[in-house]
Amino acid sequence: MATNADPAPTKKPRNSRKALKQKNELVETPPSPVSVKGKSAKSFEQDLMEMQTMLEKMKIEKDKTEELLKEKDEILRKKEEELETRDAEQEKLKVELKKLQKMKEFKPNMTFACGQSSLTQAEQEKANKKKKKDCPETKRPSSSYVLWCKDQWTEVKKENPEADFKETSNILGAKWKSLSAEDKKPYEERYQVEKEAYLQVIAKEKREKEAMKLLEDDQKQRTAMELLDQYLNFVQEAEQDNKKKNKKEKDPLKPKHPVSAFLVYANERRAALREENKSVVEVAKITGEEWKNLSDKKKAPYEKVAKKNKETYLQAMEEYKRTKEEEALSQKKEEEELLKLHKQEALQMLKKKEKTDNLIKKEKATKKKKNENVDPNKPKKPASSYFLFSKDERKKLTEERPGTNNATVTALISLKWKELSEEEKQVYNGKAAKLMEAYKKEVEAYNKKSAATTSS
DNA sequence: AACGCCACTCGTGGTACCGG
DNA sequence: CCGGTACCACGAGTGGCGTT
Repeated sequence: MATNADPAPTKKPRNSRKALKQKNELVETPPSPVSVKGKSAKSFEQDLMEMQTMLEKMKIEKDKTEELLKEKDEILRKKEEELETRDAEQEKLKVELKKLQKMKEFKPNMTFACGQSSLTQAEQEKANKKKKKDCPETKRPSSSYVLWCKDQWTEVKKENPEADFKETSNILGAKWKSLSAEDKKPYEERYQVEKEAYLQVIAKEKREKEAMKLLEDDQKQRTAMELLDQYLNFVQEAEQDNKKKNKKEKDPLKPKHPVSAFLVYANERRAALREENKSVVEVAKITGEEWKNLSDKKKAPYEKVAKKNKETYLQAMEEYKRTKEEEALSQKKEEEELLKLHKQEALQMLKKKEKTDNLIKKEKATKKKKNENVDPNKPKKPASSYFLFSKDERKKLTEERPGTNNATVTALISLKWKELSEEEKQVYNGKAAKLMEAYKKEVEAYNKKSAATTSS
Protein backbone atom coordinates (compact mmCIF):
# COMPACT_ATOMS: atom_id res chain seq x y z
CA MET A 1 0.00 0.00 0.00
CA ALA A 2 2.52 2.46 1.11
CA THR A 3 5.00 1.51 -1.56
CA ASN A 4 3.10 3.04 -4.40
CA ALA A 5 2.83 6.28 -2.48
CA ASP A 6 6.57 6.46 -2.38
CA PRO A 7 8.03 7.29 -5.77
CA ALA A 8 11.73 6.46 -5.23
CA PRO A 9 13.06 6.75 -1.72
CA THR A 10 16.37 4.89 -1.57
CA LYS A 11 18.70 7.25 -3.47
CA LYS A 12 20.03 10.21 -1.64
CA PRO A 13 20.84 13.57 -3.14
CA ARG A 14 17.92 14.07 -5.45
CA ASN A 15 15.48 12.45 -3.06
CA SER A 16 16.37 14.63 -0.22
CA ARG A 17 15.32 17.55 -2.34
CA LYS A 18 12.08 15.85 -3.28
CA ALA A 19 11.50 15.02 0.32
CA LEU A 20 11.63 18.65 1.19
CA LYS A 21 9.09 19.42 -1.49
CA GLN A 22 6.85 16.71 -0.21
CA LYS A 23 7.16 18.04 3.26
CA ASN A 24 6.02 21.40 2.05
CA GLU A 25 3.08 19.84 0.35
CA LEU A 26 2.18 18.12 3.56
CA VAL A 27 2.33 21.28 5.51
CA GLU A 28 0.20 22.97 2.96
CA THR A 29 -2.51 20.32 3.08
CA PRO A 30 -3.68 20.05 6.62
CA PRO A 31 -7.32 20.89 6.02
CA SER A 32 -8.17 17.26 5.28
CA PRO A 33 -8.27 16.05 8.89
CA VAL A 34 -10.13 19.14 9.95
CA SER A 35 -12.67 18.68 7.26
CA VAL A 36 -12.99 15.04 8.26
CA LYS A 37 -14.55 16.02 11.53
CA GLY A 38 -17.22 17.96 9.81
CA LYS A 39 -17.93 15.39 7.11
CA SER A 40 -19.52 11.96 7.49
CA ALA A 41 -17.80 8.64 8.29
CA LYS A 42 -18.06 7.39 4.75
CA SER A 43 -14.77 9.14 3.97
CA PHE A 44 -13.15 7.69 7.06
CA GLU A 45 -11.46 4.88 5.25
CA GLN A 46 -10.17 7.31 2.76
CA ASP A 47 -8.81 9.46 5.56
CA LEU A 48 -7.17 6.49 7.13
CA MET A 49 -5.47 5.68 3.89
CA GLU A 50 -4.34 9.19 3.55
CA MET A 51 -3.03 9.24 7.07
CA GLN A 52 -1.20 6.01 6.49
CA THR A 53 0.48 7.34 3.40
CA MET A 54 1.31 10.44 5.36
CA LEU A 55 2.79 8.36 8.12
CA GLU A 56 4.79 6.47 5.59
CA LYS A 57 6.04 9.64 4.09
CA MET A 58 6.99 10.96 7.49
CA LYS A 59 8.87 7.78 8.22
CA ILE A 60 10.85 8.18 5.05
CA GLU A 61 11.40 11.78 5.95
CA LYS A 62 12.70 10.77 9.34
CA ASP A 63 15.07 8.28 7.77
CA LYS A 64 16.35 10.90 5.44
CA THR A 65 16.90 13.47 8.13
CA GLU A 66 18.68 10.85 10.14
CA GLU A 67 20.89 10.15 7.20
CA LEU A 68 21.51 13.84 6.79
CA LEU A 69 22.39 14.07 10.46
CA LYS A 70 24.82 11.23 10.03
CA GLU A 71 26.43 13.03 7.16
CA LYS A 72 26.67 16.17 9.23
CA ASP A 73 28.21 14.20 12.06
CA GLU A 74 30.73 12.83 9.65
CA ILE A 75 31.60 16.32 8.46
CA LEU A 76 31.92 17.52 12.03
CA ARG A 77 34.18 14.65 12.89
CA LYS A 78 36.35 15.42 9.93
CA LYS A 79 36.49 19.06 10.93
CA GLU A 80 37.49 18.09 14.42
CA GLU A 81 40.21 15.89 13.07
CA GLU A 82 41.38 18.73 10.92
CA LEU A 83 41.46 20.99 13.94
CA GLU A 84 43.41 18.42 15.86
CA THR A 85 46.00 18.09 13.13
CA ARG A 86 46.14 21.83 12.94
CA ASP A 87 46.75 21.97 16.68
CA ALA A 88 49.51 19.45 16.27
CA GLU A 89 51.02 21.54 13.53
CA GLN A 90 50.80 24.60 15.70
CA GLU A 91 52.52 22.73 18.47
CA LYS A 92 55.27 21.82 16.06
CA LEU A 93 55.61 25.42 15.00
CA LYS A 94 55.78 26.46 18.61
CA VAL A 95 58.63 24.07 19.19
CA GLU A 96 60.36 25.44 16.12
CA LEU A 97 59.83 28.94 17.38
CA LYS A 98 61.28 28.04 20.72
CA LYS A 99 64.27 26.58 18.98
CA LEU A 100 64.67 29.74 16.98
CA GLN A 101 64.34 31.82 20.08
CA LYS A 102 66.98 29.69 21.65
CA MET A 103 69.14 30.34 18.63
CA LYS A 104 68.73 34.00 19.27
CA GLU A 105 70.55 33.46 22.50
CA PHE A 106 73.61 32.27 20.71
CA LYS A 107 76.19 34.52 22.26
CA PRO A 108 79.61 33.89 20.88
CA ASN A 109 82.50 35.56 22.64
CA MET A 110 83.26 37.30 19.37
CA THR A 111 81.48 38.79 16.44
CA PHE A 112 82.11 38.07 12.85
CA ALA A 113 83.58 40.88 10.81
CA CYS A 114 80.40 41.18 8.74
CA GLY A 115 78.16 41.74 11.69
CA GLN A 116 81.00 43.51 13.34
CA SER A 117 81.46 45.92 10.51
CA SER A 118 77.81 46.88 10.51
CA LEU A 119 77.87 47.10 14.25
CA THR A 120 81.07 49.03 14.38
CA GLN A 121 79.83 51.20 11.59
CA ALA A 122 76.87 52.28 13.60
CA GLU A 123 78.97 52.48 16.70
CA GLN A 124 81.70 54.34 14.95
CA GLU A 125 79.26 56.82 13.54
CA LYS A 126 77.86 57.37 16.97
CA ALA A 127 81.30 57.66 18.46
CA ASN A 128 82.39 60.02 15.75
CA LYS A 129 79.44 62.23 16.33
CA LYS A 130 80.08 62.25 20.03
CA LYS A 131 83.71 62.97 19.35
CA LYS A 132 82.68 65.90 17.22
CA LYS A 133 80.82 67.28 20.13
CA ASP A 134 83.57 66.54 22.58
CA CYS A 135 86.66 67.93 20.96
CA PRO A 136 86.65 71.04 18.83
CA GLU A 137 89.24 69.97 16.28
CA THR A 138 87.02 67.25 14.87
CA LYS A 139 84.20 69.69 14.47
CA ARG A 140 83.62 71.03 11.01
CA PRO A 141 85.00 74.57 10.95
CA SER A 142 82.61 77.48 10.70
CA SER A 143 82.65 79.42 7.47
CA SER A 144 84.11 82.91 7.41
CA TYR A 145 80.61 84.31 7.41
CA VAL A 146 79.63 82.36 10.47
CA LEU A 147 82.80 83.41 12.26
CA TRP A 148 82.09 87.00 11.44
CA CYS A 149 78.48 86.60 12.53
CA LYS A 150 79.60 85.38 15.93
CA ASP A 151 81.69 88.51 16.29
CA GLN A 152 79.04 90.85 15.07
CA TRP A 153 75.95 89.32 16.62
CA THR A 154 76.07 91.12 19.96
CA GLU A 155 76.92 94.41 18.32
CA VAL A 156 74.05 94.25 15.88
CA LYS A 157 71.82 93.18 18.73
CA LYS A 158 72.96 96.22 20.69
CA GLU A 159 72.15 98.52 17.80
CA ASN A 160 68.83 96.78 17.13
CA PRO A 161 67.62 95.45 20.44
CA GLU A 162 64.13 94.86 19.07
CA ALA A 163 65.24 92.69 16.20
CA ASP A 164 64.43 89.01 16.44
CA PHE A 165 66.56 86.20 15.08
CA LYS A 166 65.32 86.53 11.54
CA GLU A 167 65.74 90.29 11.39
CA THR A 168 69.17 90.16 12.96
CA SER A 169 70.16 87.57 10.41
CA ASN A 170 68.94 89.78 7.63
CA ILE A 171 70.89 92.78 8.95
CA LEU A 172 74.01 90.66 9.27
CA GLY A 173 73.55 89.28 5.77
CA ALA A 174 73.26 92.79 4.31
CA LYS A 175 76.25 93.98 6.30
CA TRP A 176 78.34 91.03 5.15
CA LYS A 177 77.55 91.76 1.54
CA SER A 178 78.65 95.34 1.87
CA LEU A 179 81.88 94.32 3.59
CA SER A 180 85.09 94.86 1.63
CA ALA A 181 87.34 91.98 0.73
CA GLU A 182 89.96 93.31 3.10
CA ASP A 183 87.54 93.32 6.01
CA LYS A 184 86.56 89.78 5.18
CA LYS A 185 90.15 88.67 4.85
CA PRO A 186 90.94 87.91 8.52
CA TYR A 187 87.83 85.79 8.84
CA GLU A 188 88.62 84.03 5.60
CA GLU A 189 92.12 83.34 6.87
CA ARG A 190 90.83 82.05 10.15
CA TYR A 191 88.48 79.78 8.29
CA GLN A 192 91.28 78.52 6.07
CA VAL A 193 93.46 77.74 9.07
CA GLU A 194 90.66 75.92 10.82
CA LYS A 195 89.73 74.15 7.65
CA GLU A 196 93.28 73.02 7.09
CA ALA A 197 93.46 71.59 10.60
CA TYR A 198 90.09 69.98 10.16
CA LEU A 199 91.04 68.43 6.86
CA GLN A 200 94.16 67.03 8.41
CA VAL A 201 92.18 65.47 11.21
CA ILE A 202 89.70 64.07 8.73
CA ALA A 203 92.47 62.69 6.56
CA LYS A 204 94.07 61.04 9.55
CA GLU A 205 90.76 59.54 10.56
CA LYS A 206 90.21 58.30 7.05
CA ARG A 207 93.61 56.70 6.95
CA GLU A 208 93.03 55.05 10.29
CA LYS A 209 89.67 53.84 9.13
CA GLU A 210 91.22 52.35 6.04
CA ALA A 211 93.86 50.65 8.11
CA MET A 212 91.24 49.27 10.46
CA LYS A 213 89.29 47.92 7.57
CA LEU A 214 92.35 46.17 6.31
CA LEU A 215 92.88 44.63 9.69
CA GLU A 216 89.26 43.59 9.87
CA ASP A 217 89.43 41.93 6.51
CA ASP A 218 92.50 40.08 7.60
CA GLN A 219 90.87 38.90 10.78
CA LYS A 220 87.63 37.99 9.10
CA GLN A 221 88.71 34.58 8.05
CA ARG A 222 90.12 33.56 11.39
CA THR A 223 87.07 34.90 13.17
CA ALA A 224 84.74 33.12 10.81
CA MET A 225 86.37 29.82 11.50
CA GLU A 226 86.23 30.20 15.23
CA LEU A 227 82.69 31.48 15.08
CA LEU A 228 81.62 28.47 13.11
CA ASP A 229 83.21 26.27 15.71
CA GLN A 230 81.42 28.05 18.51
CA TYR A 231 78.14 27.92 16.67
CA LEU A 232 78.39 24.20 16.13
CA ASN A 233 79.08 23.73 19.80
CA PHE A 234 76.16 25.92 20.66
CA VAL A 235 73.76 24.01 18.44
CA GLN A 236 74.82 20.78 20.06
CA GLU A 237 74.26 22.17 23.53
CA ALA A 238 70.98 23.74 22.52
CA GLU A 239 69.70 20.42 21.33
CA GLN A 240 70.82 18.76 24.52
CA ASP A 241 68.97 21.03 26.87
CA ASN A 242 66.13 21.81 24.54
CA LYS A 243 63.76 20.42 27.11
CA LYS A 244 65.04 22.66 29.82
CA LYS A 245 63.36 25.99 30.13
CA ASN A 246 65.61 28.72 28.97
CA LYS A 247 65.33 31.92 30.84
CA LYS A 248 67.33 35.00 30.14
CA GLU A 249 70.50 35.23 32.06
CA LYS A 250 69.97 37.81 34.70
CA ASP A 251 72.40 39.78 36.71
CA PRO A 252 72.14 38.26 40.20
CA LEU A 253 73.42 41.46 41.72
CA LYS A 254 70.58 43.52 40.32
CA PRO A 255 68.18 44.43 43.11
CA LYS A 256 64.85 42.71 42.80
CA HIS A 257 61.67 44.60 42.15
CA PRO A 258 59.96 45.84 45.28
CA VAL A 259 56.94 43.84 46.36
CA SER A 260 53.72 45.80 45.87
CA ALA A 261 51.17 46.34 48.65
CA PHE A 262 48.90 43.75 47.18
CA LEU A 263 51.67 41.20 47.05
CA VAL A 264 52.56 41.89 50.68
CA TYR A 265 48.96 41.23 51.60
CA ALA A 266 48.72 38.15 49.41
CA ASN A 267 51.88 36.73 50.90
CA GLU A 268 50.45 37.21 54.38
CA ARG A 269 47.14 35.55 53.50
CA ARG A 270 48.66 32.73 51.55
CA ALA A 271 49.66 30.58 54.49
CA ALA A 272 46.16 30.60 55.98
CA LEU A 273 44.47 29.92 52.67
CA ARG A 274 46.84 27.12 51.82
CA GLU A 275 45.95 25.49 55.11
CA GLU A 276 42.36 25.47 53.93
CA ASN A 277 43.63 23.37 51.02
CA LYS A 278 42.95 26.08 48.47
CA SER A 279 44.78 25.70 45.18
CA VAL A 280 47.31 28.21 43.94
CA VAL A 281 44.88 29.66 41.48
CA GLU A 282 42.14 29.84 44.09
CA VAL A 283 44.46 31.61 46.48
CA ALA A 284 45.31 34.15 43.79
CA LYS A 285 41.65 34.70 43.01
CA ILE A 286 40.60 34.97 46.64
CA THR A 287 43.38 37.33 47.61
CA GLY A 288 42.65 39.45 44.55
CA GLU A 289 38.98 39.67 45.46
CA GLU A 290 39.77 40.38 49.08
CA TRP A 291 42.24 43.07 48.16
CA LYS A 292 39.66 44.79 45.98
CA ASN A 293 37.20 44.84 48.82
CA LEU A 294 39.69 45.95 51.46
CA SER A 295 39.15 49.44 52.83
CA ASP A 296 41.84 52.06 52.42
CA LYS A 297 42.40 52.02 56.15
CA LYS A 298 43.08 48.31 56.14
CA LYS A 299 45.27 48.60 53.06
CA ALA A 300 47.36 51.31 54.68
CA PRO A 301 49.80 49.09 56.62
CA TYR A 302 50.52 47.00 53.55
CA GLU A 303 51.06 50.10 51.52
CA LYS A 304 53.40 51.32 54.18
CA VAL A 305 55.44 48.14 53.87
CA ALA A 306 55.36 48.43 50.09
CA LYS A 307 56.56 51.99 50.33
CA LYS A 308 59.44 50.95 52.52
CA ASN A 309 60.23 48.15 50.08
CA LYS A 310 60.29 50.61 47.27
CA GLU A 311 62.56 52.98 49.12
CA THR A 312 65.09 50.29 49.88
CA TYR A 313 64.77 49.11 46.31
CA LEU A 314 65.46 52.56 44.95
CA GLN A 315 68.47 52.92 47.23
CA ALA A 316 69.82 49.55 46.23
CA MET A 317 69.12 50.35 42.61
CA GLU A 318 71.06 53.58 42.83
CA GLU A 319 73.99 51.79 44.37
CA TYR A 320 73.72 49.09 41.74
CA LYS A 321 73.59 51.61 38.94
CA ARG A 322 76.63 53.39 40.31
CA THR A 323 78.72 50.25 40.46
CA LYS A 324 77.48 49.26 37.03
CA GLU A 325 78.51 52.62 35.63
CA GLU A 326 81.93 52.26 37.16
CA GLU A 327 82.25 48.84 35.66
CA ALA A 328 81.18 50.13 32.30
CA LEU A 329 83.67 52.96 32.53
CA SER A 330 86.59 50.69 33.29
CA GLN A 331 85.51 48.36 30.56
CA LYS A 332 85.30 51.23 28.15
CA LYS A 333 88.80 52.26 29.07
CA GLU A 334 90.01 48.76 28.43
CA GLU A 335 88.28 48.69 25.10
CA GLU A 336 89.80 52.00 24.16
CA GLU A 337 93.26 50.70 24.97
CA LEU A 338 92.60 47.66 22.89
CA LEU A 339 91.36 49.83 20.07
CA LYS A 340 94.55 51.88 20.27
CA LEU A 341 96.55 48.72 20.01
CA HIS A 342 94.51 47.56 17.08
CA LYS A 343 94.95 50.90 15.43
CA GLN A 344 98.67 50.65 15.73
CA GLU A 345 98.64 47.18 14.37
CA ALA A 346 96.41 48.25 11.53
CA LEU A 347 98.60 51.20 10.70
CA GLN A 348 101.62 48.95 10.55
CA MET A 349 99.72 46.69 8.23
CA LEU A 350 98.76 49.59 6.06
CA LYS A 351 102.39 50.70 5.89
CA LYS A 352 103.40 47.24 4.80
CA LYS A 353 100.74 47.22 2.16
CA GLU A 354 101.75 50.63 0.95
CA LYS A 355 105.31 49.42 0.70
CA THR A 356 104.40 46.46 -1.45
CA ASP A 357 102.08 48.63 -3.51
CA ASN A 358 104.90 51.04 -4.06
CA LEU A 359 107.18 48.23 -5.12
CA ILE A 360 104.66 47.02 -7.64
CA LYS A 361 104.21 50.53 -8.92
CA LYS A 362 107.94 51.00 -9.27
CA GLU A 363 108.29 47.80 -11.16
CA LYS A 364 105.58 48.82 -13.54
CA ALA A 365 107.14 52.23 -13.97
CA THR A 366 110.56 50.79 -14.76
CA LYS A 367 109.03 48.45 -17.30
CA LYS A 368 107.28 51.34 -18.92
CA LYS A 369 110.48 53.37 -18.92
CA LYS A 370 112.32 50.52 -20.54
CA ASN A 371 109.74 50.48 -23.27
CA GLU A 372 109.98 54.20 -23.62
CA ASN A 373 113.73 53.97 -23.81
CA VAL A 374 113.46 51.71 -26.83
CA ASP A 375 114.11 53.74 -29.92
CA PRO A 376 110.91 54.05 -31.93
CA ASN A 377 113.00 53.99 -35.06
CA LYS A 378 114.34 50.56 -34.29
CA PRO A 379 113.02 48.20 -36.96
CA LYS A 380 110.18 45.97 -35.89
CA LYS A 381 110.14 42.26 -36.33
CA PRO A 382 108.29 41.21 -39.48
CA ALA A 383 105.02 39.34 -39.48
CA SER A 384 105.22 35.57 -39.59
CA SER A 385 103.53 33.49 -42.28
CA TYR A 386 100.68 32.63 -39.94
CA PHE A 387 100.32 36.28 -39.03
CA LEU A 388 100.01 37.21 -42.71
CA PHE A 389 97.49 34.46 -43.30
CA SER A 390 95.56 35.51 -40.26
CA LYS A 391 95.36 39.08 -41.45
CA ASP A 392 93.96 38.02 -44.82
CA GLU A 393 91.60 35.46 -43.39
CA ARG A 394 90.28 37.81 -40.70
CA LYS A 395 89.37 40.36 -43.31
CA LYS A 396 87.58 37.72 -45.35
CA LEU A 397 85.72 36.23 -42.40
CA THR A 398 84.50 39.55 -41.01
CA GLU A 399 83.18 40.41 -44.45
CA GLU A 400 81.50 37.04 -44.89
CA ARG A 401 79.84 36.97 -41.51
CA PRO A 402 79.61 40.35 -39.94
CA GLY A 403 78.81 40.45 -36.24
CA THR A 404 80.85 37.35 -35.39
CA ASN A 405 82.94 38.05 -32.35
CA ASN A 406 86.68 38.20 -32.49
CA ALA A 407 87.31 35.10 -30.45
CA THR A 408 85.29 32.97 -32.88
CA VAL A 409 87.00 34.52 -35.85
CA THR A 410 90.40 33.79 -34.32
CA ALA A 411 89.43 30.22 -33.62
CA LEU A 412 88.24 29.76 -37.18
CA ILE A 413 91.47 31.20 -38.53
CA SER A 414 93.46 28.81 -36.40
CA LEU A 415 91.42 25.88 -37.72
CA LYS A 416 91.80 27.02 -41.30
CA TRP A 417 95.56 27.39 -40.86
CA LYS A 418 95.81 23.84 -39.63
CA GLU A 419 93.75 22.62 -42.58
CA LEU A 420 95.83 24.63 -45.04
CA SER A 421 97.73 22.59 -47.61
CA GLU A 422 101.51 22.81 -47.77
CA GLU A 423 101.29 24.55 -51.11
CA GLU A 424 99.03 27.27 -49.84
CA LYS A 425 101.21 27.66 -46.77
CA GLN A 426 104.21 28.02 -48.99
CA VAL A 427 102.75 31.24 -50.43
CA TYR A 428 102.62 32.84 -46.98
CA ASN A 429 106.00 31.36 -46.05
CA GLY A 430 107.53 32.99 -49.10
CA LYS A 431 106.01 36.36 -48.24
CA ALA A 432 107.23 36.05 -44.65
CA ALA A 433 110.72 35.12 -45.79
CA LYS A 434 110.89 38.21 -48.00
CA LEU A 435 109.80 40.41 -45.12
CA MET A 436 112.40 38.77 -42.93
CA GLU A 437 115.14 39.54 -45.37
CA ALA A 438 114.09 43.15 -45.55
CA TYR A 439 114.01 43.28 -41.75
CA LYS A 440 117.54 41.92 -41.50
CA LYS A 441 118.80 44.60 -43.83
CA GLU A 442 117.00 47.26 -41.84
CA VAL A 443 118.54 46.01 -38.61
CA GLU A 444 121.99 46.10 -40.12
CA ALA A 445 121.50 49.67 -41.26
CA TYR A 446 120.04 50.63 -37.90
CA ASN A 447 122.94 49.11 -35.99
CA LYS A 448 125.45 50.96 -38.13
CA LYS A 449 123.59 54.22 -37.58
CA SER A 450 123.31 53.82 -33.81
CA ALA A 451 126.95 52.84 -33.50
CA ALA A 452 127.88 56.02 -35.33
CA THR A 453 125.74 58.23 -33.09
CA THR A 454 126.98 56.67 -29.85
CA SER A 455 130.65 56.86 -30.84
CA SER A 456 130.34 60.53 -31.73
C1' DA B 1 66.86 80.66 5.62
C1' DA B 2 66.91 75.95 4.85
C1' DC B 3 68.18 71.66 5.87
C1' DG B 4 69.82 67.58 8.47
C1' DC B 5 70.72 65.60 12.62
C1' DC B 6 70.22 64.69 17.43
C1' DA B 7 68.25 64.44 21.95
C1' DC B 8 64.35 64.35 24.28
C1' DT B 9 59.42 63.26 25.38
C1' DC B 10 55.43 60.70 25.28
C1' DG B 11 52.47 56.80 24.63
C1' DT B 12 52.15 51.89 24.17
C1' DG B 13 52.83 47.14 24.81
C1' DG B 14 55.29 43.69 27.14
C1' DT B 15 57.39 41.81 31.24
C1' DA B 16 59.15 40.88 35.94
C1' DC B 17 58.10 40.67 40.64
C1' DC B 18 55.68 36.63 44.53
C1' DG B 19 53.75 32.18 45.90
C1' DG B 20 52.84 26.75 45.14
C1' DC C 1 46.95 31.42 37.08
C1' DC C 2 46.15 36.21 39.65
C1' DG C 3 46.70 40.78 41.32
C1' DG C 4 49.18 46.23 41.04
C1' DT C 5 53.27 48.49 39.92
C1' DA C 6 57.52 49.81 37.83
C1' DC C 7 60.39 49.46 34.32
C1' DC C 8 62.09 48.72 29.65
C1' DA C 9 62.18 48.90 24.62
C1' DC C 10 60.52 50.99 20.78
C1' DG C 11 58.45 54.21 17.45
C1' DA C 12 56.61 58.67 16.35
C1' DG C 13 56.73 63.38 17.01
C1' DT C 14 59.09 67.71 18.16
C1' DG C 15 62.25 71.41 19.39
C1' DG C 16 66.75 73.04 19.04
C1' DC C 17 71.31 73.18 17.30
C1' DG C 18 74.98 73.34 13.69
C1' DT C 19 76.26 74.03 9.00
C1' DT C 20 76.19 76.03 4.58
